[in-house]
Amino acid sequence: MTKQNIDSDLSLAILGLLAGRPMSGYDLRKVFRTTAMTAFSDSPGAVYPALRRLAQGGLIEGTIEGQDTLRPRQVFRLGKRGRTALAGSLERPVTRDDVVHRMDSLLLRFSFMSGLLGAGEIAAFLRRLAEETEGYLGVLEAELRTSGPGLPFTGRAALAQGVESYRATARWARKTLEEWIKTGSAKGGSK
Amino acid sequence: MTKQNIDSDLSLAILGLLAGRPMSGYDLRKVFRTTAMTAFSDSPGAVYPALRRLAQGGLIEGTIEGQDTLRPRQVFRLGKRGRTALAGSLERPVTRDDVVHRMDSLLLRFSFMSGLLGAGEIAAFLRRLAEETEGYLGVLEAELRTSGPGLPFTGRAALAQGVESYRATARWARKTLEEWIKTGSAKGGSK
DNA sequence: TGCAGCATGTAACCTGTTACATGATTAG
DNA sequence: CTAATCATGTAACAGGTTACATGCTGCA
Repeated sequence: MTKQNIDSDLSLAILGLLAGRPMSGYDLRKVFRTTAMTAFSDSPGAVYPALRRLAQGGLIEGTIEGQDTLRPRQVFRLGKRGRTALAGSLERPVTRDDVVHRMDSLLLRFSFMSGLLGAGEIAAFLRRLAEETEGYLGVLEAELRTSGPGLPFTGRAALAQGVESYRATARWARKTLEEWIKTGSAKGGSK
Repeated sequence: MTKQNIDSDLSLAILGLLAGRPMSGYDLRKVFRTTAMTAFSDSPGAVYPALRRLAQGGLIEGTIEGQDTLRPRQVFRLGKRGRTALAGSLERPVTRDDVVHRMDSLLLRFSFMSGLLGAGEIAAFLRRLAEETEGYLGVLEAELRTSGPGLPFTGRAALAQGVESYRATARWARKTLEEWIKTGSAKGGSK
């Protein structure tokens, strides 16, 4: 069985990238080092063990390219089970807890949705994300109003930063949802 | 010796909170559970070991209150070495790497600066934070322009979220710096 | 010749998660 | 009486960090 599921954001990121195109461990590390996905470490001590776990779980399969040459590389591609697991992971509903504690994971999941989820599911995700973000934004604003005056300057300002950050994300989610409904619904329905 | 330093954001958060007032482990967990500092886990498996590490390093000291009663609690307070270590940690310069990978730590550090750092140091922190954030914002915007058109909708939108997020933080830092210079410099210089 | 990049790994260590465990107090 | 809260811990596990280790290729 080895029902090892997606055990971390790093594993999710790897699956999402491999959904785009097959890559080696080194390729993945290069992506993490040079692109906006730099939240993930490019350290071999993280990437290679994660690849091994995913392969053992049957989500990806690695084939050695050029094993006759002097610089062989193991290229991994997403298996059928991997695609299913990835899609299932992306489909999970957005909770308040996600918004409060795992916003990065939510954005990571969103970034891989094109091509794996239908237009309706993507719209629903954005809507829930906007709603929950706005909800927590209200909580933070209330806390700033009530606790804020008692806090020292930098404490209050840090809290205000949190408010601004969630405000920006809420705005982004609403804007992106509109954009998606206008342009995406017509052509983008590839479940 | 046991030169155990501040080993994680959780430890830093504990030190910062104890700089405000002495607290028990349970008190700390309550703060993490009920306030905007909810990024930190309130799980006893994280908090109590962290307290023990800090105590062993000589940064905090715990005294048992009401050990005669049936519900004793160990209240921790910041020692002299702890205050020094905390201030030293807050003084560290803001690097691009911090802005890209550890923005949360930067905001956490900032939130504790009032009363521990001088007005000039706080201003310098905000200025560097603004500069580095704007710098990385430029990198992200460039990436959105160059790689964006080739990305699927959700990938591009997720990248745009990153841009908006850093934009919001840069704006906040500039605004807060202005505010601080206007109102804080006169009275807030308590190093 | 030497350095940066390609390419893959291992091992020790550390922090946090999850779950379990214990027992007292207070409010309904 | 019983559920929630107060209050403190332990233990297994898992994942990431850091550092080490190896060797080839292409370029200046």
